[in-house]
Amino acid sequence: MITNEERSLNFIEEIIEEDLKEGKYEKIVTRFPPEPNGYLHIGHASSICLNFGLTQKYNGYTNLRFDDTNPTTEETEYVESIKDDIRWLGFTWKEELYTSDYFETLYGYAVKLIEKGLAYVDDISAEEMAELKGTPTEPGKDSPFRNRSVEENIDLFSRMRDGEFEDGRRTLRAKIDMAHINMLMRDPILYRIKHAHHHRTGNKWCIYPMYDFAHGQSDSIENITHSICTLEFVPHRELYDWLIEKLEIYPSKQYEFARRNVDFTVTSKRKLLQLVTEGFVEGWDDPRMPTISGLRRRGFTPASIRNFCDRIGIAKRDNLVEYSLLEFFIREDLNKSAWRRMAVLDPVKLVITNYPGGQDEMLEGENNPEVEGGEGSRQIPFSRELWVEREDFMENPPKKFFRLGPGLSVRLKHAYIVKCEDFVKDEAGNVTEIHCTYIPESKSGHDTSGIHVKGTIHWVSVPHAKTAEVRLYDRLFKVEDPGNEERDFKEYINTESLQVIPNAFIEADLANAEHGKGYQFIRKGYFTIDKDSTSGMLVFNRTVTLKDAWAKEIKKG
RNA sequence: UGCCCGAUAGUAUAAAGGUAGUACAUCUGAUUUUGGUUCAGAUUGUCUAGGUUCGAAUCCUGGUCGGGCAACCA
Repeated sequence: MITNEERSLNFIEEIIEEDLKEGKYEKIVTRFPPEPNGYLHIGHASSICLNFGLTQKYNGYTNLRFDDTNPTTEETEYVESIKDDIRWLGFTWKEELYTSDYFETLYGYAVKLIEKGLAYVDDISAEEMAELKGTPTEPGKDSPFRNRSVEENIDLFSRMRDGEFEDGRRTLRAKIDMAHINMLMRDPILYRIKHAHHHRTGNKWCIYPMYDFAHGQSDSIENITHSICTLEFVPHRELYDWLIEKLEIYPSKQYEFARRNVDFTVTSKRKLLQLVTEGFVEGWDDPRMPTISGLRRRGFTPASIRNFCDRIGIAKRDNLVEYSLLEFFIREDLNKSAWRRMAVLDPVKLVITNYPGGQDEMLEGENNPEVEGGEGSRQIPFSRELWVEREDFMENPPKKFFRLGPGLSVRLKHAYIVKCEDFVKDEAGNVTEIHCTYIPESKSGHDTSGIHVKGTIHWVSVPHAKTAEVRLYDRLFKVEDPGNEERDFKEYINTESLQVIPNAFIEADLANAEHGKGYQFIRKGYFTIDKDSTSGMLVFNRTVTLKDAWAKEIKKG
């Protein structure tokens, strides 16, 4: 697609090409390792595209591995949504795996470490442990239980597994160095006691491995060649390598990149969960959410998200990508594929005074002007009374206003040229009716009038109009980086991020609209059917507006 | 006052010692029965101070700034 950049590799591709050149691996194996404690978001999409994209490009495969080592936060609901989202994005994993599948193996690894004198059972409390840990500038101190015998450690560890002790009473720790410059190497906890129900292993286990004793080992078990994660795990790499070395298992290698952030939103699972549980949005798939399911419901396509991820690339520096880039890619995709339809969101009545009352006429409108042949066409009913957009009429229009106003002419899309002769206002001063005359010779496709007008507006025939609920979305937050502000991120929520139009008028053919397809409401934006639609009332979500040069013109003054 | 990672247009990302490029955004203009699309063009950048070199975004040294590290979370 981007021919100029075909030769430009990101730093991980460079590493892989080097590895391949040296014959280090025959096949590249990566994994996407979500913890099933939340829904996937746009940041995950970047990681998914990276991991799956790499093995597509370099001939290998990618496993889906659920990192389910903390039973208290993980649920099957999340597992299902994660699988749906990855499939929807268009990727196929080789195997569906769970860290919990390896619990027995991991237990064996722990025993091996104990036997080598590299792990011990500690009895001190969390508070004491924090106390002895030291600080980044001061070394820690050894726990009094650090030098237990191998036999005692084996015995204690097996009794931990057997459920003899209550939560938090004991831990298994690696025996490394309490004065290590890297805090993570100061005898990190390997196992903790948690009498909790696990979403897959049920009540079989009451001890669970920590991330550091699970992730690298799982990578190794699966012969992952390139284990890609985000920057906050850089300091973990030393421990990752240490454990693999001491356990003498397959040496997977960890590489870190900077998580992608998008402006005017948050992508921390904790914060997204708060938005859901505290009712700021309707759910994980609320169209304002940066989740994959939210974007899908909003009307984004898999290709638009993939292209976005490809474009922003990956690197190691902090970043905040502009939302307008995402908008560009969805517009690019939908412009080529979305069928055009007409809908009036904020209606005012237009009466064609010289068009016979009671007469109907069917006009033809192509489905998609971007494609040769228009992908066919649909019939559009036309009559004496039409709904047009309120903003398309001005009583005192400025110079470059190419729409309706006293004496001004416009083309009605797919129909005739009309000239505004008069208008009616109510006591409050609101325009209630626009009176026009039409030029019969100016019919679309058969125009012999010789008249040229600057503007074209959309419309819906009053007697033929159907109604629909239309939901317009704006950014969820009022500031660029809500997660990085002084006050709590929820104080920056945009309370006008959802505008509901209960009774928009849509052209008759839209009654046949299909779920999952994008439609362009001419001059208004791209829309898709929401799952809240019923047989009695269609509900449309606005995915994105069209670019609007006139709105900019007005802004400039 | 420790260790680690990073710093290229407004944003994101390239340039492997040799012309600082691409996309989005912004601005002009052309085309247009969507003020959309398309097309043409323009503006804007190497954190800083030294050093090495014929030549530095790139290598070296010091500084500045940003981020991370002291959960029985991942």
